[in-house]
Amino acid sequence: MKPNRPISAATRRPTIQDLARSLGLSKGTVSRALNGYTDISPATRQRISEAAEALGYAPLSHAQAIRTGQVKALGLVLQMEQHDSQRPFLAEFLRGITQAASARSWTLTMATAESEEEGLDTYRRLIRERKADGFILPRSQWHDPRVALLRDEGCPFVLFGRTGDAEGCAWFDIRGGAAMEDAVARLHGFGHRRIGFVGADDAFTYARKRRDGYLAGLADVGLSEDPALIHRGGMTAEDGAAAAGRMLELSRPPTALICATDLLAIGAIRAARARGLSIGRDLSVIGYDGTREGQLLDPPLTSYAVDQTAAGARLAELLIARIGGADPETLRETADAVLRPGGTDGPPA
Amino acid sequence: MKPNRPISAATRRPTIQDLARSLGLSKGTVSRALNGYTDISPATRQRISEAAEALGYAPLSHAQAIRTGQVKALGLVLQMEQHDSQRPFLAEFLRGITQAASARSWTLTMATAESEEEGLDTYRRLIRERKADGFILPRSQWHDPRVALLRDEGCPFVLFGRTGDAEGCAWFDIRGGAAMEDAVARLHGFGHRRIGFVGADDAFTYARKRRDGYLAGLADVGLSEDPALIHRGGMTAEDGAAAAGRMLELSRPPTALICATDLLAIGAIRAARARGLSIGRDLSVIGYDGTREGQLLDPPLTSYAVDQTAAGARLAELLIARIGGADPETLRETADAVLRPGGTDGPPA
DNA sequence: CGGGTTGACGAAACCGGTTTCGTAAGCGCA
DNA sequence: TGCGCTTACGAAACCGGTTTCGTCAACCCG
Repeated sequence: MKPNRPISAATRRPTIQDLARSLGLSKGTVSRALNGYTDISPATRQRISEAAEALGYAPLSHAQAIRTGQVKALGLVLQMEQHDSQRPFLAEFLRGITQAASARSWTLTMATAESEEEGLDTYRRLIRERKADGFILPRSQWHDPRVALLRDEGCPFVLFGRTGDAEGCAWFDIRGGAAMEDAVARLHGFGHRRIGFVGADDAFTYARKRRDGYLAGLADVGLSEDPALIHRGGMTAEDGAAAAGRMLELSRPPTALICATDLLAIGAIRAARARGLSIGRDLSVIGYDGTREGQLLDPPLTSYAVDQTAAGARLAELLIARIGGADPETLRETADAVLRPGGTDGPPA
Repeated sequence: MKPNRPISAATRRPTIQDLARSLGLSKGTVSRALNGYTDISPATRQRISEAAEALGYAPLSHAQAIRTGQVKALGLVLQMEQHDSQRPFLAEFLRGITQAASARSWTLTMATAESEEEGLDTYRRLIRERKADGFILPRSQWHDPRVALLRDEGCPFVLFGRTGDAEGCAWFDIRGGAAMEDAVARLHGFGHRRIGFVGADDAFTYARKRRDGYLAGLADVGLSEDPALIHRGGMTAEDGAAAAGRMLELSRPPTALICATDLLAIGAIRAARARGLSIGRDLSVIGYDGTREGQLLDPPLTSYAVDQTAAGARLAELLIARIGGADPETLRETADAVLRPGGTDGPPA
């Protein structure tokens, strides 16, 4: 009759029935006790918890889910088209999420998508099939279609980074703008007066914030903006190299470059070296992200490092709280990137 | 009564009851039809599939799981202690797994662990709580405790790489040995006669295979082994730098180095440059992995690239087949790493 | 034409939990 | 003592599927 027989782990797990029987209670009572219902006497609740512990009983989340609708899983969809810049910290980020999740007996369900459209389809599918109770949205955009979709579906989510219309959104953000501002101050302190900025794609919120930070930094130290020293839309190392190349061709080239990402900085450094410039002397370069690629450079890249593990962990916690029903307005936090000095910046020659 | 009220997506999903009712059939019949039972007439089965499609019905895997024990999820546990060398390809690898999985309506459940012991605990927990039906084991070791555990638990798994006792194991492997052998031939073809090898930790199967390949390569071209030119146990770029440094101090230093990983190669290059050597002329260096870090070097690292996406996808397919009951002996495959020539090797000066 | 197969489906039990509802015991109080 | 109100638990329905089992009609064959 049955077409095929899958194999599976054989070990007989104790069920809630086993536990109830061993205590001479009904399974309903045990379930209510374990779920914090108030109509259980403290003594009984205690007895049940201890017996559960002793027996090694833990409910199957998918069995609970059939009634509660909650699978106790966080969802994460990675859009792979969005270039490489997400990759360097992926492992750290996942580590943070999974650690925080498993500390609460939740798990992480992952998916990837090749395009934004496919990504949206993936969210829809995961929601419909209840593979996750909510989502962490990495790399938030200023106009983020994922937000619209999830809001529409009534599905909880937490943004990594802010978005244009944050109405009803929970988010966690790294204050990249403050880092850029600080970078300007640092370079100004070294004596630099022509400081360029190699920015990223404005579609992403972080790109705007970092540029705004750079501009604020200029204002702080009393330097004026020079459109020729402000680049936008860079994503790859090649973009960084091209942007830096153009600025270095100017009649009054910058003596320092602040790059919105390490990847752009790596490209910028390559372009500068190709012109025979000594990095850290002829041209100072500061990046942002604290990637390993940057650290592997010689000399190591001066960069503002983001603790991706902590970010992932916090995002997971916020999302679980959000799924638990917490008001999203109360689930908004920021953290700072920290300067990790390398050898790519210093006083101008 | 109930202590708190979680929120969740509201959309009413069609259930198997809805589908059955709309067809005037019982839900048992619909279920059997959708699961390929033979006691359903072809006409009815057709009717049911079409209606399911039209209604957008798909079963909830966790509802199925309660009876079948299968959650249709692949498990992946990353051990973060095992240094950085796993990280560069993580995104590609995940992409492969999730693509293959979601093509079959499976998902990926991820976890991380800080140590081997914690990793084993994580496997036990995930198995007991049925968060996954089987596991992909990355970075297989020669004596792999995970294999013992999963075998013991009767839980399906697939190895990425081989292991000492592969009895009853399904695996997918990249023929790193063949790549190393080819690297020797390539360098020998350039005219090199003293070719060193910077190897990795023998605990990992790949480290042994690659060293064996190097030795086979030497034999192929008629070069003799020199213990001073064979390093073992390197994992970090620093290890690579140290090993290369020692070899370059020899009275008869090597003119070429083959490194078991790109990371080691990056370290080796740094050490050579610190001694004023020109990479690609004074010293040729070949890596393995095809990481982006290697490509970002100047000149780009010559390396044997592994298609991690394809590997992840194939591993997922093998695991699903294994969970489906296929004989593990039939689930063993290899693929080749492909040479990606960069600028770090060439004829000796 | 009748009896045994076979094909195709319905009914109901079942999986492991949660949640509603009913109720017996214990209590305070008149 | 009797009444109503809690308290604390059991019984049973329920969630959305799967699987077993029974059954009826059609079919085959002698």
